[in-house]
Amino acid sequence: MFSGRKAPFCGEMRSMATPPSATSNAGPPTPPGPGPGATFSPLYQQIKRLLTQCLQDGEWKPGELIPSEFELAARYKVSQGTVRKAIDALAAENLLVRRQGRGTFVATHHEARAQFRFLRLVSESGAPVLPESRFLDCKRVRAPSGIARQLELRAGDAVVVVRRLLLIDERPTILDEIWLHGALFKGLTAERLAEYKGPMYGLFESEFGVRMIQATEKLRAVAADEPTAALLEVPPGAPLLSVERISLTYGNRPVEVRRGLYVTIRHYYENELG
Amino acid sequence: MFSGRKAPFCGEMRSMATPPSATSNAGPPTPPGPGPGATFSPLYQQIKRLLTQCLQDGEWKPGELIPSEFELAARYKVSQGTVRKAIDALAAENLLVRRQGRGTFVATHHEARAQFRFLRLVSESGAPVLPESRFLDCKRVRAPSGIARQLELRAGDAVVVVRRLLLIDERPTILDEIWLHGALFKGLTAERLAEYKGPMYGLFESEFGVRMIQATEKLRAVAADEPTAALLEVPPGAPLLSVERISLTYGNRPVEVRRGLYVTIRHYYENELG
DNA sequence: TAGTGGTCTAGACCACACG
DNA sequence: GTGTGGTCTAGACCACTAC
Repeated sequence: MFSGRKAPFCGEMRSMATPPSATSNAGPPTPPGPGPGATFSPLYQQIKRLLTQCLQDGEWKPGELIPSEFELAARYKVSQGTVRKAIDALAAENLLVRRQGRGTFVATHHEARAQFRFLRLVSESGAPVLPESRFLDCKRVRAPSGIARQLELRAGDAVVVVRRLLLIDERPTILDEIWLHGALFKGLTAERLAEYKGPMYGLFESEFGVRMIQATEKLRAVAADEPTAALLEVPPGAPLLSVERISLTYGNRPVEVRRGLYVTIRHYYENELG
Repeated sequence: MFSGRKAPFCGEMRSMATPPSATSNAGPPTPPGPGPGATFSPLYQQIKRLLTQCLQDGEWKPGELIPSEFELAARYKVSQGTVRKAIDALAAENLLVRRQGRGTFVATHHEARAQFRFLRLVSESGAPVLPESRFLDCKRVRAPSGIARQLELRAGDAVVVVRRLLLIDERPTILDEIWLHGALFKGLTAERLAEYKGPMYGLFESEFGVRMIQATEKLRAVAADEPTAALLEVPPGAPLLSVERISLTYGNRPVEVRRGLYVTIRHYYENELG
């Protein structure tokens, strides 16, 4: 089934749970082969994994057009419908973007659409905001144990820590402290951050090949301490929304820990339950 | 196509955007009929709408088994694959729950699974919490203008306002003020609330036939005022997480406005970005 | 006009639950 | 065993985009 392809592709099938021959298809029934084993994975999920591998390996870069469904079906020797289902799943996870009549594209953080997925602060009117960044600091340090654990590093491994202030309508609104996986972000400096036009995750994606796929945020209400209050231009002790984010890249690998303190007087954090 | 069914069903097709005859199927091509008109809707979305109508009309009640895909396909004179796609969409919206080998069920708030969709507070360890309710108040009043607007009522229309305290590990943690659409919640009293075993939305669903489908929350950090601080056993001025929720039922009709004040010392509000 | 994704159908077999 | 949803295939036609 999967063997006998003409050319090698990215994500070379090394550790497929069950060879597709175990799932008999509509054609002439195939012998059970080595046996279904303990694990079973639908064909379309195996295809999905292969496509993900292509993305992860950079075979298809953010913003690019990927091969058509029929071409992929021919590659992997499955039907177009199976490829479709794999792509549907990846589109639902925001890794791919379908555009009728044009093709399927690799998602990128360089789009208005993508930015707002990771910034949930909106203005009183409900309109999403696009803050201006002011970078305060960018240092390479040894990871404190808490950060190391969250980034799945050893305590003392290198991390990059960035501090920045986000302004909305020229008023300081968010104070961010960002901890990045040191090995992946070699050469990141305050200058590069400040010079870059576009979203920070766009820079990470284009310049460091690290794509943020998903994140978890922990929200709390806290009181502003003195230095924070000064930076955010609120009274000491003022209530702030604390947002702790862990961002994951392919394979659920944590690559960023972020602590944001939000002034929620003129804006609020919006969340959909459903 | 859709006409000529043997028996009437719920959601009687009254205002279908385009009759299915406009979408020619695999069989012999059907004449364009009255013309495709301006709006076009795929067959499976039309089926989805019909199924939603069945749910809304109470033809299938929460927790119940709905007819099999083949039966529905026969009813609506479409293929099983088309019904499947409609059900898939409804399952993705948490209106239906598929269980392999058993059938498809109407989602209900009487499940551990459903509760946590609407309560995002988790303990420090990340474990979801199940608070104990203590009802403080339940009154029928005229809607203030702000609430009326959010519930799409006229100012002065009747609403029910409930105040309650939620305790976690016997410590007061959330103070809720809940405004409900008056006409839909006739006969709601503090006693009924207190007596009811199970989640509040379960009561609304079973006793009042109002199913919460979706909600939007606005989060802010605020300072505790005196009476709130006393109830939540925190110092006056302590930072609290303010959570304003608007809950919607079928057809995106708002039926509940809720303001919660959360103590986020021992717990946090968790959110997934993806 | 050609090529893409989007919809719809039909039929086969698999995995799972229940009696 | 029977019936359910889950997967897979194959082929048709539709809607949209670009050339």
